[in-house]
Amino acid sequence: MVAVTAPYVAGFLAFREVPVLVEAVQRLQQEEPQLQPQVLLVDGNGLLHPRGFGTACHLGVLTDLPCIGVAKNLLHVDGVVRDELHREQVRSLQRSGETFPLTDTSGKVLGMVLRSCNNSSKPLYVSVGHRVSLGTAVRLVRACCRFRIPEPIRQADIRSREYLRKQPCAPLEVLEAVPASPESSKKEAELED
DNA sequence: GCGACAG
DNA sequence: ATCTTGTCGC
Repeated sequence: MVAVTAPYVAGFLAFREVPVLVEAVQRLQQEEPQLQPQVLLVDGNGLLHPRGFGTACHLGVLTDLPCIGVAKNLLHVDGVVRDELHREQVRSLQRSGETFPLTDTSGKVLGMVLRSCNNSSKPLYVSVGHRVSLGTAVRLVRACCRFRIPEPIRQADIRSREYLRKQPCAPLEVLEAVPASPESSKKEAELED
């Protein structure tokens, strides 16, 4: 059982999810030494990030494992916007494996937009996390795609959701430990008046 | 000033 | 992310 308390805030995903991910990697290393990953596909971004250091970078540094950022949606980064030009470039990706780069205002490549399979026109946003080149990252992600979402991430999604389905409720003491949001505090105050 | 912005 | 009703295609 793990508990996540930090809220989701775009640009700060790592502060919410990395602690649990590090824990999972360490448990794998302790309990399954015969199954050591050579690279991690991270559900989120690496260098494609407002401060150039997304979840895949955090996890890579803390585990010293090669990490690849794989986002299903484009995070807002200065110089990288999903305007009409972006949508047009996405439409130009006709076949699985086709890509185009995402560049910041200075011309530096932050990541690649990848059409991961022929069936889906919605691309993936691949970026370097740690100890891997962008070219290798794109090739690996592409090679993992039976469907749009790379199989390791897809399986993690499916299996974690199945787990949550069987463990629907968090322990009461955990819920009580979570501070009330300003919004809910306001509602509670109104009720008590 | 407001909205947009990984999961 | 989550919820939800229906639809299209292999």
